[in-house]
Amino acid sequence: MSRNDVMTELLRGASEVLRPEELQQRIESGRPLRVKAGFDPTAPDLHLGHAVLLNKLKQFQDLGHEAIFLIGDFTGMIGDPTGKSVTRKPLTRDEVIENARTYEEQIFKILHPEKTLVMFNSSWMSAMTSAELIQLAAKHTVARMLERDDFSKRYQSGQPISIHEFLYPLIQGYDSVALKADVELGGTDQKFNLLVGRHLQEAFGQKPQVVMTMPILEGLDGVQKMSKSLGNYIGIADPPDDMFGKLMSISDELMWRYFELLSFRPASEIARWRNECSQGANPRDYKVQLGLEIVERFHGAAAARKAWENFEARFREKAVPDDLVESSLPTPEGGYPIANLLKDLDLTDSTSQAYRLIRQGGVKIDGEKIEDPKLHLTTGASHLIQVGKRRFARVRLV
RNA sequence: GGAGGGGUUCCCGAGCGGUCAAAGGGAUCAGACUGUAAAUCUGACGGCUCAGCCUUCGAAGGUUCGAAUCCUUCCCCCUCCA
Repeated sequence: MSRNDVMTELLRGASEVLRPEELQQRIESGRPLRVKAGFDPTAPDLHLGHAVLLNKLKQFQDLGHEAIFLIGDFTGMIGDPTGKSVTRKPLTRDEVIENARTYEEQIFKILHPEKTLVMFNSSWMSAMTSAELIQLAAKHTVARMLERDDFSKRYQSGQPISIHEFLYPLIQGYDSVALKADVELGGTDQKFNLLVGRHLQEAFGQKPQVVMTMPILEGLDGVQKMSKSLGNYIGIADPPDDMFGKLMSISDELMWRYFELLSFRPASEIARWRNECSQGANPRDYKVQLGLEIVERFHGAAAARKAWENFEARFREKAVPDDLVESSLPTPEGGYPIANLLKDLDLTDSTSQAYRLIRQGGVKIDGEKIEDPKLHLTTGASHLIQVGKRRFARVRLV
């Protein structure tokens, strides 16, 4: 690959690079660069939003650079205020450690294990003295902190900002100093924090890191960013069927965004498909391609094909999943009230919800829609119970 | 330290003595339709032994036949002044 090709590949998909010429210089120096990406251990389930960033990190790895996967276990106890309209509650030490562990299990679905350095920022932050921390804090001003969009919005709208939240960007920036990072990757919403890193590296006599921001992937709702706490995410550890199903559930419009940010297909091919679609081709068929590509990446081709078949069977032919496990429940005297059964099988959250669903015609037993919310099931029989289109259970009453 | 404003159901946000399980929007779920768990439309959206009952409106007390709405104390947040 020529030098120009390398740069083109590295810049592909990035939202912004500060500054490209510095990146080029460092690449041309020929030494392996230290490329840092920090993760807050509040959300132990990595999702496709993280994958956008991890893919870029992997790209650096493939080009022979050193990927530093930084787990912000220390900063995790602060809680990143980025994009939050309210103060986050801090995690306990135990929660942070537990979450960090599950991160490590997941990142190697994307990154090369042997080329990845996993670090914890507690390893230098815990050792920092109060005096050193104050000196660090002295390197930035309140006015500059308030430049950050979410801080200024919160300040103006009367939302609280705690002092410790100001420390978050400082510590994240200091991580770059401690790691002597050449490049730091982050979402576009991280731009401010990443720039603090540049500022601090300079203050500590280092060459400021190159900052590369990646676009934020929207969640399943297509509006808010994909995040665990909003529940609109596709986890990279999700089982194939879930992953495929969730991908099929995104809107036709959002599908193109996913193609753009997640697919490894050539941009020209995606553009052609999009065009075909606007000419009247069925968007569903392209969505299937997206689903197959993504599921295959995390679970392999066979699993992807199987997930597709299951999806077709369940939703096109309205079949019942074939991997249902039958559970047994003891029947109370006088029969099992259907509402309680639904709740006990975790098909509904409460009996009240079960009553509502029955009244709305959303509950089927052995394929028959039931009308009577007070139905009692008698002992001895085995039943297939279905709530809505997606929730199934097979139960034997004993 | 002083003055004022505010804490409502998953989220935002109305209500300001009874007609309030609490408007409206979002999210979610169900039904219809379909090209799919897209889009659109309709409905539901605290719990329970469910046509009835029980528990919610920062917390605890109090006034009242009756309180999310009034009073007291406490906790938390914001703004302005110092």
